[in-house]
Amino acid sequence: MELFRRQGYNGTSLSQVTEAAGAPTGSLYHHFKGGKDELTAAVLEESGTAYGQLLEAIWDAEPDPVAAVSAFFEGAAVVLEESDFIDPCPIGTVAREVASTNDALRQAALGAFQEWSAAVRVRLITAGIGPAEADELSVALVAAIEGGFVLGRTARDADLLRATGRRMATMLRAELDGVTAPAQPNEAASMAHASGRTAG
Amino acid sequence: MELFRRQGYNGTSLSQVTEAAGAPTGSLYHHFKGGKDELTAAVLEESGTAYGQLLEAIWDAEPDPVAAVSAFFEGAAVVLEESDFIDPCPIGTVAREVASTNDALRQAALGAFQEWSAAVRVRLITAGIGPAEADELSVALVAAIEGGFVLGRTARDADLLRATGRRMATMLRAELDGVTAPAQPNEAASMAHASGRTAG
DNA sequence: TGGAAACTAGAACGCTCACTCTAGTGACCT
DNA sequence: AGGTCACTAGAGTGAGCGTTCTAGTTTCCA
Repeated sequence: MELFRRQGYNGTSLSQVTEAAGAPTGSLYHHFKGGKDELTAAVLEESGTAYGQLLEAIWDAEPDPVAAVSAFFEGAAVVLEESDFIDPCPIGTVAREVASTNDALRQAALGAFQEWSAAVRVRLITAGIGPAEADELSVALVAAIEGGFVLGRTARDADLLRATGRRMATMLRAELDGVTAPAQPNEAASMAHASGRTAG
Repeated sequence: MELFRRQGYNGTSLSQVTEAAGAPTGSLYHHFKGGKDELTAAVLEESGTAYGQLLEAIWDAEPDPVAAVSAFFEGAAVVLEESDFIDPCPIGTVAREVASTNDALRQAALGAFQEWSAAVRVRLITAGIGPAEADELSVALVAAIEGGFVLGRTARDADLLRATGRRMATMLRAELDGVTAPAQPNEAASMAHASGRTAG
């Protein structure tokens, strides 16, 4: 997983993997009959569930969505710094590399993203945010995390991730305070925001 | 550039490039003496300035930041759909692939991100947003764009990019309405929204 | 018109890749 | 004790990689 975080899918060779693992080629192909693709799928699944569990753990510890999001971004920033700016997440990297050429891996990555946004969505709804807003917010939060990873890693500066997280937290607080207008400006309703929205 | 958008850095071979260009290997190495790395740096620079110009053009056409951001995300979503979900931006992909192993390319990617966020920052300040808020917002917007690319491409669904864009536009509108709390809690300004916040 | 430089052209090179194959070893049943 | 099978072990294979090299062609200016 660490090699994929450093170098992505195409940049990581199986010889690097076997060397790092101290295992011969035969063992690798014994446990992963599908070869590199099956190994990569396992990496994506593993890190997908790991982040999913981390997310749940943080949200359990900090039930307030603003605090939870802040804690998540701050934790990611610390990880980024302490790992010498290895990518915190192999999924986004691999997804962008192979989305056009390897549908199985694309869907494995998609599964992780969907798991995360679904988990966030549940928490937001629990906190009193409407389903439509929670849909958008959960997607935007996952996007912001992935984007923050890209910026922080590229700049070797975790503060970019922190800045992004601060903004998302601020946005979330505004939403919880019922302060933001509905997403679609086609209604000039007094308070009722009966927002029709495409589900896509 | 299209090959890098599809396959990233390590996934794109120079034989693919020369074949797509209809040029022999000798020509490639004549024009790019530095080989693959110099070619990649050119790709990053080219697409970096292209997006920078697109951003300025959109913002010229739509001086209102909310409209500009909405237009930018919507345009990106259309590009994503019409290109059969090729990555709209090779920079993020390449950056994640090589940030740990190739410092020259890492810095080339960083230059593009910095150019974009600086341009956004200027526009936000012009629209009346304070410098500190504009710093954070411009970084968060670039992060959201990159993250939206990842999600939209991985899911083959541009609506994820649209949802992210809608949220960022909403956030921006709230900021312009002076509705959100300041980013730094160290000042209790006249309108007195002194909100204590944990930084970590 | 001649000659240097810019550029095209693609074969060839050394290397590493993902993967296969055969042989050997250990643990676990009965 | 013996046999089965999960597993280790690593040499070997063909393909493709980035790069180099030599030869040929075109362009351009004196």
